[in-house]
Amino acid sequence: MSSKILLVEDDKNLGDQIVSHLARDGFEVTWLRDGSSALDAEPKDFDLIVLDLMLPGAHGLDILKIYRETAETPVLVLSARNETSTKVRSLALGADDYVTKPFWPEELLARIQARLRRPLLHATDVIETGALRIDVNARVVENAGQKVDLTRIEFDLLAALAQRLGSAITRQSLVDRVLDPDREGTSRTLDVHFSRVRKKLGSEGGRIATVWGVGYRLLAT
Amino acid sequence: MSSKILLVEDDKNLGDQIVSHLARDGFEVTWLRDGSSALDAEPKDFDLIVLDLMLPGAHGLDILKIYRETAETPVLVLSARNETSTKVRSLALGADDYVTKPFWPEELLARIQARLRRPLLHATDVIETGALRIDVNARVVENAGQKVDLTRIEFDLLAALAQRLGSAITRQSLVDRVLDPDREGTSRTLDVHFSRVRKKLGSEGGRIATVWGVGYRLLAT
DNA sequence: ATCTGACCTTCAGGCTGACTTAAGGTTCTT
DNA sequence: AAGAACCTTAAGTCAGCCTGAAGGTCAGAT
Repeated sequence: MSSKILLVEDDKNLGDQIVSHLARDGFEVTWLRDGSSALDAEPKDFDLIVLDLMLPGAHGLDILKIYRETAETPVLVLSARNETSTKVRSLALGADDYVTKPFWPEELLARIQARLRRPLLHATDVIETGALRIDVNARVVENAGQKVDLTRIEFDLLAALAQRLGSAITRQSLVDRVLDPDREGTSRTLDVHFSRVRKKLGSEGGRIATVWGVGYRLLAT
Repeated sequence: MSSKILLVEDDKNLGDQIVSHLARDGFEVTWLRDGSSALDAEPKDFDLIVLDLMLPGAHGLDILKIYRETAETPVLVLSARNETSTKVRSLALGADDYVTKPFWPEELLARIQARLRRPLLHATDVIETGALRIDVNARVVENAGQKVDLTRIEFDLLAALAQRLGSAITRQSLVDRVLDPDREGTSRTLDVHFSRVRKKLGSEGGRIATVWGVGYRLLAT
């Protein structure tokens, strides 16, 4: 699941360079080359935005301000100006970082990674992974478009795994969260529920992996 | 509730200047003037750390590394060097921002505020070193992007080393922490587990070094 | 160089933890 | 109140993992 980056940059050479560097590092880059299209973009669709302040057609600081009002997406500002006042103003407007041209692509990359390392926890309501579609609010699960009938506990267990896709979740935390929180001793109840979930999910059930001695995880595709 | 800031800076003039500026803006500043006292500090007691890389007595990057291992506190690095390699290295070590001297105090202030504006949500506990990527919460290990399948004990041992990257961990503490805490006498069980971890890690396995008569350490790259 | 103790690796035994099925008990619905 | 749906426990079985032994290797000391 690569991070999506929006690049707003009018200079063709520089843009090319940045895009190729980011793409090489596994990022999914959308490149907009003027201010008006930047204003039409949806900042919330991206994980991070790289914004050049020097644009024809619109003032970079205005774009920054609008982005900040519509989404929480971190913005990394790019500028040729080395004046402190511009830096201060962008940071005051909510820019999360500031890189001055000229710069090495490695530096930009390092800053982007440093920024993404602390991810915003997206409160997603619908989790789609593989053939599975899990609507946490509606409590509906579909496998390849087919509705799957799960009981309360079965759904909560699957959702608990799906919300941290790929992570191992301990038996204890699953018991605490889904079953009776103050339950003593060991029991095989959890196993029985997962056994049913697996069966009901058919082929996708194989993605619920046992982490021996720890708990369970939902394998990412 | 004002934010607590730790300033590590040996230059008296610059330090004075920064402290007075930050104090004027309502921050509570603790100023340490040399590397050894910086090493004794508790990074987790502060909301943000401003660290000058050029210090007598200790290397700034080492302090940064240690801070990063012991706390999640964001670190803003201060340096006279304008070399990209130093920037990249600090950012790679977990620095959250980088300011080059000379700078206007207003710029530093703006960056500090930009940083504090975003509270830490969920601290991701991911250790990246060399080709290894160890997600402590998810219990996932990747070597050069390839998933490595480790058992519970194997993972815990590797994680124990990685969390104190470069430091030797005694056999006893590993046994206490990962294996049965009240275990009598000597056994070769630990060796067996590390043998398997090394094998599963392939070339990176060589980074698990034996500290003769003491224990093991994971070599930093 | 030789010795000694610590460490590495392989291997098989044994055990812990997990899966499945079945049945009893509980809660919800009608 | 009866029935259905669901949760839990129990029991049998099985797979994966941990462990200690044994023999070989290596590092440090004399």
